Amino acid sequence: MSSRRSVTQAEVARAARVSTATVSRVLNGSGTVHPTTRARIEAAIAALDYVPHEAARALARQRTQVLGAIVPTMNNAIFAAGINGFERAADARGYTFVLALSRYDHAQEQRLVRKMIERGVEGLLLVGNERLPETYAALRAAGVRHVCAWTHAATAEAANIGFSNGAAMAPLVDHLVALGHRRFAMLAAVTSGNDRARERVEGVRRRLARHGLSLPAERLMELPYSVRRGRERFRQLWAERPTAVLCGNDIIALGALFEAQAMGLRIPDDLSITGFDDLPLAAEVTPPLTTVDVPAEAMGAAAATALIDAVEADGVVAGRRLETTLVVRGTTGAAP
Amino acid sequence: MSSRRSVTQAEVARAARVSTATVSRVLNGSGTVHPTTRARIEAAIAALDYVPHEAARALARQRTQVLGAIVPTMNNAIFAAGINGFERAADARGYTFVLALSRYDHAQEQRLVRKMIERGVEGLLLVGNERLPETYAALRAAGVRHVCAWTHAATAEAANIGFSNGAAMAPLVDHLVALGHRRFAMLAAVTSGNDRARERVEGVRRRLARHGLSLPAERLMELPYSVRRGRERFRQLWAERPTAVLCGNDIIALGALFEAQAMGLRIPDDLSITGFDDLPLAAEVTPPLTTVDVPAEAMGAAAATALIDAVEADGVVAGRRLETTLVVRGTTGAAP
DNA sequence: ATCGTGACTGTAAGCGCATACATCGACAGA
DNA sequence: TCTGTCGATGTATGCGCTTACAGTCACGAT
Repeated sequence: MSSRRSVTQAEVARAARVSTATVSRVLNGSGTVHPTTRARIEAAIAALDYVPHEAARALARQRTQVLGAIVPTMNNAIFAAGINGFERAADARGYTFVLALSRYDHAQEQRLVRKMIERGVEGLLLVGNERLPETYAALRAAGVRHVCAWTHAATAEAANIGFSNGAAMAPLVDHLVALGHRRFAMLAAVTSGNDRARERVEGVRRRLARHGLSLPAERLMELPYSVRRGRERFRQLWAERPTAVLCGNDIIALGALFEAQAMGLRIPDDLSITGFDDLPLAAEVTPPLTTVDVPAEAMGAAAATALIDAVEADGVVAGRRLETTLVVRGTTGAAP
Repeated sequence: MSSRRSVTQAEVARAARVSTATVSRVLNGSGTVHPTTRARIEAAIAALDYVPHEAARALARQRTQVLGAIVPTMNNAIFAAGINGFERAADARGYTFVLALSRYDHAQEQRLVRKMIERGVEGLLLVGNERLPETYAALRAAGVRHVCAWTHAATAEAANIGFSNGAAMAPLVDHLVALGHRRFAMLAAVTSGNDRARERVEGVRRRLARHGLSLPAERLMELPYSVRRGRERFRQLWAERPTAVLCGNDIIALGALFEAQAMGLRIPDDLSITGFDDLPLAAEVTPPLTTVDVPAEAMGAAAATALIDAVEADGVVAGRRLETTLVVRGTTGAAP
């Protein structure tokens, strides 16, 4: 079962009685080649079942046409959606897509970045702005264009294509305050090593402060991306009797919602709950979840497009701020 | 912002006052090299920030160490989980991972397979057994090892690493029949071009037949992977007054469950509902969903491992049948 | 008839690396 | 002292492709 040696351009050239240069020309549409010759070459290619060798091509052209992405995990619908968009845009422009998962580990991410550089990626998608300085250094040294998505910060080291996680929470807070809520709590995602999660917490705090309110430590909990953990932690949190619980993402929010309902609480009469991400599911639970819509797929596509534009124009990657949208549904109501 | 030409092995060799052959030796751990020389070379590598050029390496070695996967979409938690496992196993063995999405389109898949072959993938993960004959032909012609996952069929063209979608439905049917159900309905995933979905329907039919029961056309509907669509279609389906609704996946099942509850039905007293996949969410809704657990992440990892084993032993890919598990929870009960 | 022009094609030089083979020197054994 | 052996290293070729450059040829203009 050794893979048979594949046919090379030289064999095609021989079969078509031309030089490899001419074969290369028809393959790349470069230069001019006589229609008759072209036809002969195309026939030879088909007859021999010739498949170009990309590694050789990359070596000769000094271009790989490969884009990479390193995200924490696929077990998070929002990253999956972003990857969906990224792959689509990359493929549409003729680029191949290499994916690696950092599993929320900065050291692992650094190793993967290096691997990507060796692989010759021409552009790289990363998540968030927080990472080892060595990682940025390697990227800079290699001259590999990159964009940090899922966030948008003024102080970013690299181009950001995303939204401000902090600012995204403001409309949520305003909405709840307008409904009379004063006693807030938050079930945040794990903030250690995760700037997006941290920014959301800070965003909430800042906005609450504007209204003269605060989020004391006992009403703030951090937990993994899991409905089950959301349920568990909500049960604890409820001891603090908040009237509104802001969750770091929809999955945690669903956990809180389900547990609250299981405990006999009426949502939103007894308690308001909010999510983040606007997963398709959010609109379908009862009551439907108030959340913040994130254009994840468009963000992924925009990242790929920005990278490719920069590569092909030999320019710098253009960052872009995307907007999130407050989606008011049924889990928020007047404070009890 | 043109990426600076990177340091080559030759420059490292010059700096360390050795030939490129020796540099290559320390890089690959091949041959023998004097500790002193090795140290000098390693110092030069560090000083110059040398990064090997994988394309050149691949060309010279005639090996890419790249694994590919083509799945329909990432917007399906079960594929995302499989990819998670695949990437983990590939990375652990030193392979790079190229991902492409077919979007449930056989022609697109064929194109992507070709692209993968050009990229020199040494192993390829595909989903299901149904695809264009040309796709299989291309794979065979190129001698690229591949495995078809998420299914396990006796007649498969290629190695399967997965479970029998048909057989997986049997315990579900038996469970419901034992509970007294006789009037079944099914909300299946779209079967066109999707052998997994089709096998699940056929599996249900076969097993029902064993019990002297059937699934008439008016009690079988096909719909996309969407909670919303699940709700809509369930509403229609309810006109047939089934006592048990088998769903092609958990997402559809959640739609059915939510809509049934919204319609005032008591689950499982008035109606039993089952899913497929056992998403983390399935256990957390109320009542928790009876479903079939699929070892998606392990399946992905097993696929990568099998491919790599075959590549490195220059052997054939070993298929493997994985088991699914009936998970009885709260959405199934005695027939009304 | 001569020349310039443009269309078409071939020649050959790499791209950065791995590796078969050759070389060299030191050292042990005879 | 000579030879065989083995460790350490260099030389040189080629992986399959692109592309600068150099032709070659037909044809219209002079």
